[in-house]
Amino acid sequence: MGNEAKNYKDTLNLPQTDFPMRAGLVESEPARLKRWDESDLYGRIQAARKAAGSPRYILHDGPPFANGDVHMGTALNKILKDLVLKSKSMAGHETPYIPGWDCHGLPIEFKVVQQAQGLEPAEIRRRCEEFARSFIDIQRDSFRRLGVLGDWDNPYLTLDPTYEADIIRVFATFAEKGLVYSSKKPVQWSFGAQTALAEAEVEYKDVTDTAIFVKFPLKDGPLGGESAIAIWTTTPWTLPANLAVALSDRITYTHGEFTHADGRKENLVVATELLGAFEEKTGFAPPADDSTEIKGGALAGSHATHPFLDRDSLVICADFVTTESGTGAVHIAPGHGSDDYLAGREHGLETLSPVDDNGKFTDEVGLPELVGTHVFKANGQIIELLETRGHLLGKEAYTHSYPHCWRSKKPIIFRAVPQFFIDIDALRDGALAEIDSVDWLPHWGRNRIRGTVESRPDWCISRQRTWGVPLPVFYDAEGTPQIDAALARKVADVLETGGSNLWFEQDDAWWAEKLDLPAETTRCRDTLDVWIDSGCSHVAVCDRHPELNCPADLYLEATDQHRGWFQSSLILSMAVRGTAPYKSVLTHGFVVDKDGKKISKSDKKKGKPMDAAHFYNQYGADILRLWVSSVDWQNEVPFGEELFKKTAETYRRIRNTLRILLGNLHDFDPTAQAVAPEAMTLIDRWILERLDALRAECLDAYAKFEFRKVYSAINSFCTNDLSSLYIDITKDRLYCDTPNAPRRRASQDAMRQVFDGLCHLLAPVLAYTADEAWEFAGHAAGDIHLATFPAANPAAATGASEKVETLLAYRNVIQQAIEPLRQEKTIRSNNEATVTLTLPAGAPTPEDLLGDATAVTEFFIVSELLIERGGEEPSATAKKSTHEKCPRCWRLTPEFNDDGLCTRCEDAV
RNA sequence: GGGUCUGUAGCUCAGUUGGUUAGAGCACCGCCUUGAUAAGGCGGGGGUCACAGGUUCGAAUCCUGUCAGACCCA
Repeated sequence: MGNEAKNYKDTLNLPQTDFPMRAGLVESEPARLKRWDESDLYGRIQAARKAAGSPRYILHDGPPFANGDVHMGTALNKILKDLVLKSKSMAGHETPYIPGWDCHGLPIEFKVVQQAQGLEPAEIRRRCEEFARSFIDIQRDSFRRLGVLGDWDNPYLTLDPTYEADIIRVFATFAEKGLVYSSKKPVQWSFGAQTALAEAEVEYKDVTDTAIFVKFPLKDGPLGGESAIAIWTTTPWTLPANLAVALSDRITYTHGEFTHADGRKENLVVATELLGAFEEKTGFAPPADDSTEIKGGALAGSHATHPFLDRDSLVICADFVTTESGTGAVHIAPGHGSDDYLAGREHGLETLSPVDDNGKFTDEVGLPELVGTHVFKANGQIIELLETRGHLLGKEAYTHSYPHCWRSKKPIIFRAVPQFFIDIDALRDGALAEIDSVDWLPHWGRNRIRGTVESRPDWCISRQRTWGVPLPVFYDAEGTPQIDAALARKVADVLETGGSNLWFEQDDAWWAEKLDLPAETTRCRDTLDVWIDSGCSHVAVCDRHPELNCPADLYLEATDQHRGWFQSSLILSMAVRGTAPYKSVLTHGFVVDKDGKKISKSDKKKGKPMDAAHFYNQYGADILRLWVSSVDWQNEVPFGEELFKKTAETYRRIRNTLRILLGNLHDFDPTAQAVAPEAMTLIDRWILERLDALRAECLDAYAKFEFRKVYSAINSFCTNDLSSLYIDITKDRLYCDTPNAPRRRASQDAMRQVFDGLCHLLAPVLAYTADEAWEFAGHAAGDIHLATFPAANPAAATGASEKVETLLAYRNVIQQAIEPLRQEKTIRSNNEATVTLTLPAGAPTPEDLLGDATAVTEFFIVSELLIERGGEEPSATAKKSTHEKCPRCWRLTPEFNDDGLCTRCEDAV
């Protein structure tokens, strides 16, 4: 029997293919990538779409920072962009993709300066450029490896002289419109990095400070000479710059004699609501009976004496004063806080800020012993001074969240320095109107950016750093800044041809001569905020590049860019062109670990890999791409090694499905052996109908960027429709029928269409694997990416699905009947079962539905199916078949020939 | 502390305008299969829909609050 079986096996048409079951993506992907590059696949796709007159779809790339390796978050972003572009391209769009990098800025300069101290600015800049370019190369290799197609040989870099010149020209536009001004204003100053910081460069950490309660004796007004306002502050070092005390008119204050546990008595003003907390922290019990209440407004305009300087402090009212903490009275130092600054400006106070770049007190501090002392070191001295003078009411250790410099990790201070600003108020209303006309995905993105634009203060655009675009402003002999558009444009022209290092290498005299300025003119040494750099990309890239245009169809970045690039681009675009630079904006969440916690650097140290390279070198880029397609990018994107293994499982299923289809098609020639739809069996027409539904679902999902719908629809199609049903059912005819049997050819034709459809629908996601399978089907490498999605196939709608639906309901009943026999090992497979299906009167029989008696046992993969009538619902009983087993096809049938083969196999042999 | 969101099986996700017993894939547990075989098939267990109130004949779905997480801001 063994021999015989072996012989019969040779007479079967078993699947044949060299398409490997095991993918070996780690080796095969780089080889395929090389072939794509050698044939300029990206260029060929663009040329083909251009030749076809396809409409353009512009996804403008947000430039990643040229610093560090590609981690999972960056990979997620880039792959999402590629999924958009590949699916748009296959939907018939011309999709030029010009990737870019953000090259200037503190993080790079910081690393360079750490490595070598005391370098000349021009040298620092050369090293920074080298540093940036090295990471551009590293990142570019990773992005390409991930299968992202684009014009990688001609990316845009914010350090390109032409790009830099355009930044300066955008500045000129702002200057021309009177939107740039210079002012001494408190900024978030990092004494660690010696620069003003942007919001994005600040991070918050919990620290414990000594918070103190200080009395400010009133010298005039209703309580003049008899009481003192108690203030509370966590930054004693700002007291030398105190110019006012703010109360609120909404708050009621108690004044009278407070008594300390140690017998000390003080006449104070404290918010009534906070008396308890005040006593607890300072030991001063509020007055028992002789207290009086007063509104903050009653004291406004009074003067208090400064606790240790010979100066008055004005009492004012301000809305930001609350009773959340402290005493309901806030010490105001206009040079050391933004609320303070605004309040000071409103009341005509000067912006006193007696602190230098290093965070040390200057002469202006008013106390000789503090000059040259670092402000944080001075805290103790000031507290001591207050104590000696009897102005300290109490102190406590206070833990709060305090801003720190993201690079130097040192705490920051608010310090007023001359800076340049962009006037946001002039642009705000226009920007808000534009926000409403842009499509935001998810839709709540609109609210987020509205919030940031509504509340954004004027934009501080100057940085006291070296690695950036020069702020093109000159000072005249009196030190007055010349904010001049024409002058800035001349600077842009000079730097565009000579390189921006000229600004740093040549001296003031050279520049004065070059630009025909008075000899004593000096130039500004600041650089521009890097958010200006990337925010200008719609001018420097979209407007300039022949393949692109502005506004772009889509910007696609992580949610943090509402505050960042989306906003900076919008604001700059409002001044330059009066509209938003994008028609739609898609934001995705951050990559978090599997517990939904953000991934920290310490996780990396604990050995949790985050580099994309770790994964594409272990699993392959297509697994990463499949993972990206499977996640809900609207929210945080959970990530972990286990998740990756699961994705790899799904990949295997899809790959094996493609493989069995290829294997079954080995002897099929679609041009010569195609079968008309009406000549196909029901099950073939059904799978084609399902394929068309899948096509419609995937195309719709791609259009909406709902890639996980594509993922689950294809996975479900492969698993349920193909693997479990169609391929299982048609196995018998494909393997055992004569090669040219009509129903065999019909199934092959259907499988060919399914294979083609799957390859096309998968191509944007499984960029490598779809191409590999397509090549095994006889096409050239890269062809699948030149193709467009299959068109709707109305001929597929034959109504087969409805019939199969009923058949599947019967199948479920039959399966339930067979299962006990299988469990008790009476039979081993469905093929050994004879089933009696009992149907209610009027219900169609399987033969009615399939239109053919032989198709019935084929469909259910059973030996024999008998029909009875009765009952309300279909039911079934099963028993072991009494028929003989055909040694060739292993089916148990009544139709046997003399030589022991079933009639079908007899014909086939 | 404020703004914008999220919270359905161990994991990734579906759940249409509130309406039978809340679904799928993967994982898990049984069984079959050596003619897709480092594959494939059949069956099964598993969820107080974050929690607590409320509206309703009826809530995963609508409202309020609480808790947890993410991003942005302070």
